[in-house]
This record gives sequence, structure tokens and C-alpha cells, in this order.
Amino acid sequence: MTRTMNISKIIKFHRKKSGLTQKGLADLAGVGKTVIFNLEKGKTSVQYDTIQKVLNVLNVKINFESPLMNLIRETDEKNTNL
Amino acid sequence: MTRTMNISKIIKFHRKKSGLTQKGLADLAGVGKTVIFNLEKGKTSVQYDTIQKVLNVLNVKINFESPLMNLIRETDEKNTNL
DNA sequence: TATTTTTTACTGCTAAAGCAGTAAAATTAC
DNA sequence: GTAATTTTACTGCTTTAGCAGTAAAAAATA
Repeated sequence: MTRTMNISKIIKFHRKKSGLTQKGLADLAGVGKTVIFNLEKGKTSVQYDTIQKVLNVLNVKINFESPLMNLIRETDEKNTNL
Repeated sequence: MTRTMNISKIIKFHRKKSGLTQKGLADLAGVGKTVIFNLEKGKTSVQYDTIQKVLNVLNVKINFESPLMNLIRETDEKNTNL
């Protein structure tokens, strides 16, 4: 299921559901406990790859949505790089 | 439409479709040109809010997907904060 | 209740993100 | 073809993310 929602709430909810403490999640994700604390506090000046590490542990996928999105492969077939 | 894809390609594609240069997009997003260059180059150690600024200009939404996602509002109704 | 665990909140430190400027390479336009 | 634009790539600089450590506040547990 796909929904638009702030990261803060998503992380906290999934962490709780996983029965993890902030420190526990941080260790599993390979980040400092401060990152989890800050994210759940609502801080968004967190590096994208750091957030990815956390969401990976929690089994949360990041998707991008736009009207043009489905045109990428079809019109730009040569861009197999990147 | 929703798809899982790397930010790099998404940004470059949408920027081109918008007829913007890297500098042009950077200015509209209020970030440095280096950010656009790095993002399109594939760098992921970019701050989340910085990416948001860029994607906002390009009309790209970030969604989060997980099996638990639809349970958030229902089971955690009091969390209207955050 | 008291005790343990967890969360919040601060610290000083190191590494690096983000910036503007410049210049060369590549692309596009004429 | 040349000229203009755009992209790539590098600078030095300032700000800050992320880290571990500590401690107090809050929450959970016995």
C-alpha cells in the first residue's frame, strides 16, 4: 500500500511495531542513535542514504510519484546507465 | 503513477522535460548547482530536505510503502502531532 | 510504590554537505 | 565549420550532519 506521510511518524510506527528501541534500530541500521531520535523528532536535514538505511531495516520502500514517471523507460530507453 | 526508481534518473528526466538547466533547477529549488549535479551523478549522501526542494520544483512526490503503512492512522489515532 | 529501561537532550569532535567561483570538456545552436 | 550554452570537475570555505559519551526526564516493568 502506498501513502504520503511524514517520515517521522512512519519510522516511529514501524520501529514500535518491530519491538525495537531507538538504539536497537540505530544499531541494526548502522547509524547513530541520534539519527533515529532526530528523525522521529521531525528533523528532515538528514542525509538521504542515512534514511534509506533506517527504512531498509523497517521494510519501508521509498517511491516517487509524478505524471511523467511512466514515460521514463519508454522515451529514454538508452539511459540504462545512472 | 508510482514506481520505484533511483533519484538520479528521475531528477534528470524531469528536469529535461521541464526544459531546465542544472543551474536553472538549482535556482528554482533554492539550492546550489552542485546539488543537482551530484544528485544526477548518483550521489545519495544528500540531505533529505534538499532533495525535497528539488523534487517539489519538478512536481515529484515521495511516497513510502510497506505492508504496515495502512495501519498507522487506525491504530495510532492519537498521533496527530508529528 | 521502587527499579529498570527508554527516550530526550545536551556535549565536543570529525567528516563531509553545500555553497560560490572558476575552468575545461561536452553539448547544442547558429 | 564556429560560437554559445551546458555540463562536468575542481577549488577553498563555512556550516552542519553524524558520532559516542553522558545525564536527566519520561515511560515501562516488577
